[in-house]
Amino acid sequence: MSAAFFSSDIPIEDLTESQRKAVYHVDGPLLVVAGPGSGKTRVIISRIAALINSGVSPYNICAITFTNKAAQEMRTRLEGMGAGTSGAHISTFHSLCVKILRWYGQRAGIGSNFSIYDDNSQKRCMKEAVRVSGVDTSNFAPARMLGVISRFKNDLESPEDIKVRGDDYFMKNTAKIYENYQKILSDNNALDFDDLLVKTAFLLRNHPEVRSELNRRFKYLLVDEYQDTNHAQYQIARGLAIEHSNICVTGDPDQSIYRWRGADIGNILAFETDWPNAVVVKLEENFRSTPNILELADKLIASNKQRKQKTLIPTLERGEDVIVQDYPDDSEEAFSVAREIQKLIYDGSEPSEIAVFYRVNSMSRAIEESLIQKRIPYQVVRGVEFYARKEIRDMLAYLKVMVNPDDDIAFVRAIGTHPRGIGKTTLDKLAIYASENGIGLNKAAEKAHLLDSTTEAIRAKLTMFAAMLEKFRKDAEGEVAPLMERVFSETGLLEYLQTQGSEGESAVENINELINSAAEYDKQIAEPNLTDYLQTIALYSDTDAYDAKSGKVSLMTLHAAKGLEFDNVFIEGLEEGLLPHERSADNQEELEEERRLFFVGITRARRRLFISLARHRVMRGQYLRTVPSQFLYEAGFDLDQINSESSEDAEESDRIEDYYDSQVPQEAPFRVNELVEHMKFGTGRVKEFLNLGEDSIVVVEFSSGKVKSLMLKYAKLTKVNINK
DNA sequence: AGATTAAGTCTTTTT
DNA sequence: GACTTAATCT
Repeated sequence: MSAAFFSSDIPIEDLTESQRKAVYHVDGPLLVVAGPGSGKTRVIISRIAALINSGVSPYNICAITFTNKAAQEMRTRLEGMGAGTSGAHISTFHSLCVKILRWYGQRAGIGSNFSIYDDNSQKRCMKEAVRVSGVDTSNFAPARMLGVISRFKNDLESPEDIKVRGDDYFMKNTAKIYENYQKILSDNNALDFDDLLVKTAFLLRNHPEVRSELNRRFKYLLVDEYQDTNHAQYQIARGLAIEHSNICVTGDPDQSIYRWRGADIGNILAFETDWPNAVVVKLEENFRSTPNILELADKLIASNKQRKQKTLIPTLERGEDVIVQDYPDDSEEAFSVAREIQKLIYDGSEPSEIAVFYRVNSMSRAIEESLIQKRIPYQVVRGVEFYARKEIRDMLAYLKVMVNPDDDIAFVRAIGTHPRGIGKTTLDKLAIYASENGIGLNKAAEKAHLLDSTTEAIRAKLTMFAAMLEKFRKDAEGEVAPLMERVFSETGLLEYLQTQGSEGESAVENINELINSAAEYDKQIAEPNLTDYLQTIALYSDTDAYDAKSGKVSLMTLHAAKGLEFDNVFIEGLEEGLLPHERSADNQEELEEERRLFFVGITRARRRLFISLARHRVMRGQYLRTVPSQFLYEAGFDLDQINSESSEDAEESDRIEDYYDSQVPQEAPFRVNELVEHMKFGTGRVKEFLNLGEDSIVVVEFSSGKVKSLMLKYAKLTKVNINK
């Protein structure tokens, strides 16, 4: 066994004493409480290398990361160390569960070709579940029910558990909806994100032989970001290590930011009770940030009551002061941040070393616009958007129904990708036939000749569609990209999109990009197959879109910032209602989580930290005055001082406020016969104006000849200046 | 059947 | 404003 890769990549003398302990304590339970910037990732990687070096086969190592991105990075770094490290299993909980369910799922009645349902499909199923449960959709809104039931699942509570828990109106019906929802998923041979965890946890609990086999396979388990594990994940980790106790978890209670998703900070706090002979290593030194930044983080997090006392020990020299700046409004904020970024780049900072964090995704637009104006390259870290595109989902629907013929959601979507003479009426009839015979829609379409509720012509169309799917299915083995290409042209989707003008053109481009990425998958995976491909891309996440080598400024939510670091960090929108978010205001625990979220953001910064707030912000289309975040006071900033420091800004703020006040329509903003311009419809002339205040309606005759009545508050109408 | 338009709903964070 | 659904037109 060679120690060469080990000593070259990770010189032992470079590790601190605590880090060394975390790396070399190989057997038995180990808890590594690692503060931000304490070299945690490095410790995990060194630990895996040390295990392999001491004779453990990589095949027996399982590391669980929080995101696919983190897993991929870890694999790359390990592979870079030399041969022999690549057999280790490194993935997220969800990906690991997919694998386990493919191996052992049959024992729990789960076929390996299950679909994984995204938000959209989940919503469709939930809608149906609420409908068949016969309750009022206004009291049991599908979106809300999804959230409620997701929490039950994360806590490993079945519909039966909920049933016995209470017999009040809400609980009783929730249990019923939950039960129906699960029935629908199972009819579709589908699992939602939470089911992946739930089914795996139950598999480990109810099938001791599976648990033993997995304990023998994965002799060493590592779980990163343990503070953000929910109960289901906790049970899975426990089950995977129960027979050998070689479980090493790493995390930081102060960085727990997924409580709303069921994450239980108690898991990490109680680790020593769960594993009585656990060794605990604390990594408190910080090698990332300047003392200026760390003092701020320390001061802020001290306001949290539910935590273990911990200090950040700086190791770097003092640096630049943290800057807090307020701006008159959100667009000023965005513009000024862009200007600061420009300055940084001009002074020699790499764009890839600059990041902007915000609480909600909708805040990205303002800063994007400012960066575009200044021609600063940027990337928005929001990865699922590509796969959420209509045309991409359409394309994938064909593939999903090929792999899983029971997937009715995919079947309906595939039929509706473009007009083919099968509409809603026919689908309704098909659905009735299918449920009467206890089969899926795809099966029903295969038997369309028996569907006497419709015409011969339509029966033929259904039969043809089913035959086409069957034909694809016969060659669904092996590489994905060639198959996709065939599906694209032979279904007629390509041909249809080519008739749809520029919108269709970009759709074709996107699908081609999908085919390219599938080709990439084919190349990278030893034995590519469609089922695996679909299950893999279903688990892509936002953070996976972050490319450290893009050479661009990064824009992302505070949640997506977890695990990353940058020389220069901007955090926007330090306002009450935004950070902390209004939905967390009435709950002390949620408020503490918001505080941790800010803490995570602060501690991403190595050298410079810019915090900003806007005194006014456009929220839900309304221009509102804001209140500075309480977190700023807690962190020791005197807001009044910030205010007085820039009396010009205050004047500017007043001026802008006056301006916006003057914009509130005192009288009709548009007069009859006035020329106006609309973003989409072009120029036109006002025919009529109904002054209903906020709900005013403008009737405009556009140059195309069309007359439209538009809601004033939504229509993007501007006056045309004729003097120009 | 399918396209177009009007009206209504929701709006934090994400695997 | 984004998105879905219901109503209406072709």
